[in-house]
Amino acid sequence: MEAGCENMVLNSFDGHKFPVTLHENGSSLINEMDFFSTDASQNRLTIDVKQEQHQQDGLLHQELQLNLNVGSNLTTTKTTGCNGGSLLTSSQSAHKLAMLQAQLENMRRENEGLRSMVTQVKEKYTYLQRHIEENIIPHDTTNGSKMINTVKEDTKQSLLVPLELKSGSRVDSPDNIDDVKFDSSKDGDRGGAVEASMRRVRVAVRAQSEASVISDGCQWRKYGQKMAKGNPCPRAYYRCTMAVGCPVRKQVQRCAEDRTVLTTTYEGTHNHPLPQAAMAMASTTSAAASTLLSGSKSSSDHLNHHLTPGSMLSSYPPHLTTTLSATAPFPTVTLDLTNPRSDHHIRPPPFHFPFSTNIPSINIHNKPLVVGHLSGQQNNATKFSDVQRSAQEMMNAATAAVTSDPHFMAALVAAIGSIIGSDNRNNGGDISNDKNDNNLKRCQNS
DNA sequence: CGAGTTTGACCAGCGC
DNA sequence: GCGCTGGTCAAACTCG
Ligand SMILES: [Zn+2]
Repeated sequence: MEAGCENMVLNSFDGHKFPVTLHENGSSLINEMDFFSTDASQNRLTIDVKQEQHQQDGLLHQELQLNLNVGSNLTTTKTTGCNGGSLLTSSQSAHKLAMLQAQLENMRRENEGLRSMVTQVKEKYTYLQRHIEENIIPHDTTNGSKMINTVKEDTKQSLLVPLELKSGSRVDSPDNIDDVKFDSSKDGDRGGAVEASMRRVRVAVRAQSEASVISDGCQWRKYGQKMAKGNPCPRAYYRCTMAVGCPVRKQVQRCAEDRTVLTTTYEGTHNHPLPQAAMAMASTTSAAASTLLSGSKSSSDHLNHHLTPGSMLSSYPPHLTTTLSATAPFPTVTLDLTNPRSDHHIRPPPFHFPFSTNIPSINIHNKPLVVGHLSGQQNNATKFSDVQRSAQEMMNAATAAVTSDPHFMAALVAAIGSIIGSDNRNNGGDISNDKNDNNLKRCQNS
């Protein structure tokens, strides 16, 4: 590099591509950030700033080309280049230089922030991958069956209520798209039923609440109540009554061990406009459903999606955990708003990232049904590893899909705020609160 | 009287 | 095939 020249800064660090390109028309394009690429040759993250000066029509033109890449092993080199600088007066040059330096300083700070974010995400990804390899995906097919049984037991002990709105559930109305999809199972279309059921996504919310339902701004009608096995508290079934034929349903049940913890599971997407108060929860469930859905469609492609969790999740309560259960056939996203310190002993050992951060942990549960079928049907090691791989892909895709969807994250924040707020307001909003409170007391006294 | 709840019955899936 | 379980229906009931 040529000493004495100025203003060419190259920042680069190993990591992942995150190109930001300034186009000729001045607009910038931020491409996808690939945190998960295994191609080391592509994992170079650089900031290229090229200052070009040239004369055209007697006027001096300056172009600033930016190529911002982000990575985790930042090094900064400063090179210089003199190209036509003599055409500028010293004052003009100094002014532009100062501006460019200010710009570069801003970019440098931005880069620092991004670098730390990338480092954090990379660490979490590594830890997650290790956890999956060690605890979820059995390495040794000879003892795979044993491990599967262990996982199955863990899942049984889970207090994350296993809600399975069956694919054969009956139809409410013909315009109910979701339920029409269900109904294909009754027509003997087993393959379609399996495919449809695989796409069922539920969003469960665990929250500590004195009331027996959490307020979500929607209008619900109770259509059933059952005693669930292993839980003295009944499970209540509600459907949305804000519009005729709305497919959204929810199930409410208390935890047997800690009856202050209420699990509410939502399924479906509203087919009608919602009041502001209901938007948070509704958008959470629908976004979760859509992201998981897209994740299952495009599989591991979602791993290549950029993650931008840090800034979005900074307002999360530190004890919030998000559980992504890929339990076949219905993946469930569980938002755990309870304090882990109070009920940790009654839940299966969750997978927590060992970092002190405001980003909520993502718990991955296994796929007991699919894996369970495996143990019975597929003793062949090759087939076994295939399904292992697909299971891992599915979980990876689902994880990436949920965590990378800004819509989902934003909705999550809103939903959590709504829930916490409603708790403080003693859960106003649902029609049946008084009676349900009585039910709760009955349950708690029993 | 309408809206919502209660509760026993019914149905389907699944495991044994 | 049978029993268990989860999910839903619908008649009876309650409440405002
Ligand atoms: Zn609705």
